[in-house]
Amino acid sequence: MTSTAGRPNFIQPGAGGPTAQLVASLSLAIHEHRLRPGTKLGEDELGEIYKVSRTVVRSALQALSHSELVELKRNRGAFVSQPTVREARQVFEARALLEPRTARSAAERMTDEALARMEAHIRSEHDAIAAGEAGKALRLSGQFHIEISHIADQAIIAGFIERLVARSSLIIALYWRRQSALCEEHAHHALVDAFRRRDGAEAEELMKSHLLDVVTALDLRDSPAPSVNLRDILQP
Amino acid sequence: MTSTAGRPNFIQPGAGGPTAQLVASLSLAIHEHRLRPGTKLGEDELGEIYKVSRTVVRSALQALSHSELVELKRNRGAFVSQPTVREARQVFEARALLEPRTARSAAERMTDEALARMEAHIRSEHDAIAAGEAGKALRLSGQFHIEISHIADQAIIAGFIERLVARSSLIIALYWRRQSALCEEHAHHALVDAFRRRDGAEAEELMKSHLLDVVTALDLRDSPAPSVNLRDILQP
DNA sequence: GTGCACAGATTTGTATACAATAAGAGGCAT
DNA sequence: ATGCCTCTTATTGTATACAAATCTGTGCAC
Repeated sequence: MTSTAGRPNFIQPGAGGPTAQLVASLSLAIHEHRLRPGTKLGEDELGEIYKVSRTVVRSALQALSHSELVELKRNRGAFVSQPTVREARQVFEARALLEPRTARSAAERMTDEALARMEAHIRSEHDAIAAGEAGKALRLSGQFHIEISHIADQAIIAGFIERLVARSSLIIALYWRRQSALCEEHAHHALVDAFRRRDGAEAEELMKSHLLDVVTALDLRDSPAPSVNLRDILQP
Repeated sequence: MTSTAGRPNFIQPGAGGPTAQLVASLSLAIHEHRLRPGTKLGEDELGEIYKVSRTVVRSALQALSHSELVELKRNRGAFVSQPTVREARQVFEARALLEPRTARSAAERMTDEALARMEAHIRSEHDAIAAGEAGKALRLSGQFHIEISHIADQAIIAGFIERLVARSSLIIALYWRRQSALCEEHAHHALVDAFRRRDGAEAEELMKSHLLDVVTALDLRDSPAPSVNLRDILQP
């Protein structure tokens, strides 16, 4: 598997520095629900897994805390964030405020290339679901919303939506009720149809009801259920 | 000036750790335009000024980069951000999207205590202007918008607005055209009047036109003008 | 048996030392 | 004189060492 035997590491030289790669790897794991909310992220533990020093681990954890995927408790350590019910509601209120309008913008500015990307994207989502890769499907589902915001060409708003989607992933991990991600797939398909027709009003409406669907599929009453181990999860 | 001679430091023990204090101090300096966009923030230099190790300086700079007040260039160092004209426009587009609605919410939820705080706040603004403390006045002016978002009781949106206000401060440093901050003062006064009457619609409208006023007072055509030294600026 | 207190071990926070990368000065060739 | 190259120097990136805080487990008192 390795050409130069003896370096089976995940952190490769180059590519923006080890910190960025660690952030990416951990983000991925969180978005795919391999790391559950509440999981403790010990510095030594991560350092040993990824074969990097605590310096870069700390740097990565700090970065993740600023994107609110990780909560840093002073002298206590880092934990995957556990959004409260209150925060969950506010996150989806914010999304309801930003995303429908953004979807409209995206539809109006839609180019052929961007449309092709979106179509390819929902195919990937479909494949992941078909292959039973729930984690990947979930991540792609979030990515779908981020893609839209980028097409809308409002970098600032896109950044906000990116944060909201990330937090939504944690919220779904904690509060998801239904099983089926099928509704998701249908909604995304309908949105791309609207994009294809450059129908801004329709896209706005579809996004609005899509977000509402997601919220109503959450159980925003009681509290979380935490914690697993690490080493097993972060291998591939 | 010092009771225990020999520690004229600005970083006191406690209070959330040295990093947080450094972040606060630098944020303040940036918001008050004592640190101008483009200024290089050398690690050794800051470490010596504040008598802390590079470890905490790096930590603080990373934090500031995540709030986009500082730009981190790999192997090059940290610089106070210089938003482009394009970014400036998008920041104010985002504010125009979020803040009027937030002002409405704030007006509708306004309590007597919150109202008293807002009134005290505009008095502080007035005093700062009267005393010729332009930097402080500017910072308070931004703080005014943040206060509103907190009253609206939407923590997530408030966080976004906080970031936008911070970035606006940099934009104003780079692209401000007019001299008078008097318009600001009047606009804020009118908003507080609307709050006093719990008039949501009026508050929304006032905020909308206030933001428009600010944008039109910017010169969003040409490019920046950078750089000064440090040591002098960061003393008090 | 239950609760508190102390001590050891573990983990995080901070400082320093070393390595790598990039900027700048000077010299050399053209 | 100008342009390119190399070497020096300064600054950032990473690793390690030490200090401080927290958690865990044991023992004792009640």
